[in-house]
Amino acid sequence: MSMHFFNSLTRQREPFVPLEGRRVRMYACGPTVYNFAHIGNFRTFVFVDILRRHLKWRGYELLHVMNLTDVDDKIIRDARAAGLPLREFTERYVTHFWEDADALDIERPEVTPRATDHIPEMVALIGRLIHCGCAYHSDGSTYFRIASFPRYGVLSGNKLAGNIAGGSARVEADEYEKDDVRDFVLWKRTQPDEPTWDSPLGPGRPGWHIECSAMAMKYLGESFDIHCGGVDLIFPHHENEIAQSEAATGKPFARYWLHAEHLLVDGRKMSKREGNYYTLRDLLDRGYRARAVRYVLAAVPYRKPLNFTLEGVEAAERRLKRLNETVRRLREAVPTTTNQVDETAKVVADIRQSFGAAMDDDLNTAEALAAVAQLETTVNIALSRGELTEAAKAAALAGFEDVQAVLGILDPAQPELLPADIEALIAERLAARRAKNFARADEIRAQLAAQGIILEDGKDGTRWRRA
RNA sequence: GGUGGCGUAGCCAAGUGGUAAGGCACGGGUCUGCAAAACCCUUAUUCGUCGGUUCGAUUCCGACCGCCACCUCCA
Repeated sequence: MSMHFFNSLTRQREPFVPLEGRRVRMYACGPTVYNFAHIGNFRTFVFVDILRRHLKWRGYELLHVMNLTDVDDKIIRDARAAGLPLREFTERYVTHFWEDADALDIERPEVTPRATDHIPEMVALIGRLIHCGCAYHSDGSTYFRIASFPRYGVLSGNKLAGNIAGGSARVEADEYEKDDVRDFVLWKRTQPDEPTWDSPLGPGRPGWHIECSAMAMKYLGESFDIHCGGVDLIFPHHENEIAQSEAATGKPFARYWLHAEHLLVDGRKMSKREGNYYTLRDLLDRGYRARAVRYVLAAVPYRKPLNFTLEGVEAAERRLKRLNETVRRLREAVPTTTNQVDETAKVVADIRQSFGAAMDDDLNTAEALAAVAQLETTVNIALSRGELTEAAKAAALAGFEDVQAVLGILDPAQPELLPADIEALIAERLAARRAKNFARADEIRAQLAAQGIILEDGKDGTRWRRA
């Protein structure tokens, strides 16, 4: 069964076929580093991470580039407000971004280039555009001439910018130096108090869109397989990337465009003013675990809006606790040696198949998680009946390894030894239970519960777990 | 004004022209000395409303209602 993705470019679900055999080249628009990333940002980054993990899991060799936008209007504004040089200002948010990404188990892409380290590449690309008549200088800045690119609008369907009723007047007033209001800036003339780079285009700084074209081409070539990001980037950012890239090279830029829908918080667009704005740190400070946040972000397929609520994170915490306990019991299980017909191993194999098929189908994480739930139940039944064979155990563990490789939602195995005094109490309780001294046994259980250690009696003895 | 999307049980949510996955919560049960955990059962005759096409629609078409997004910085 092959992989399929919904391609924003064609608005259709298409079989995924890389340009070069088993090698996949992919570009993802990364963060603009002027503040802590919020969970909406991370919805997209978790989606990209799952895409990345799934491609690798299916055996593709991956070259994944994610840029860091470290120069733009907001960054300049906030760096100035903070009284810091641009690089020093962005450096700290780059660091915070990776801290958050690590907490969410987001894998590091192979290449994570920063815009300001690629000014020469951008200038060179703009030079090509001028050379082919697709760009022009005006008043110290350089603009892309949209009229030179007939395919403009293929991705977004927007043929014209400034078509908002009542909005076009403002656009025109600001942009009188352009030949056409739709044209966008490639290189901005230097401004007082702004970071400036010298270049053959004159002193100035890059416009927003050119960085992604320049860096994608540098690391991935002029044509590559996948370009992804949030839906809001479709227009103008990705539309402009296509225009400037394809105008310069005459070749198709990215073949598959994948866009993650936004998330809402409590059913509304997240905004600081509304008070429904969360960074990852906000959630960690409230005591939620990053993996639960990841689960929430991963559980809704990426093309659907996701309604984020704290209740949802709490439900995810409960869900993951059960799942992790099942995996732990499975790891510790001693398989039965009694020979018998092993139905479980076959059922598990089918479930693993379903999991992969769901993910192959445009990353249908909701359906994949249904398979995970089946796997969990199957394991628990076999375990409680004492019917888990070596083969079934191995298959089930492999199944959870699949889940972990692709979704990254499980806790790592971490065998933990209890302090000797607690072990002694557990032993004492066992003896008390054997002697039917239940009062003492319950007393010990309550005492340990107060310390966050839950005891569970089963037919193979007593297990403990953290509350 | 233009464009796109969504509306499925208390909540999150999958899905399909053929009779509604899964999770969380709730209730009942099995197991247990009692618990816990696990498991089982129950929970939408119904998929925003009204029409149409069809042997049959939640799934296709139309209208309407409600919500969201993009068209401007935004993941």
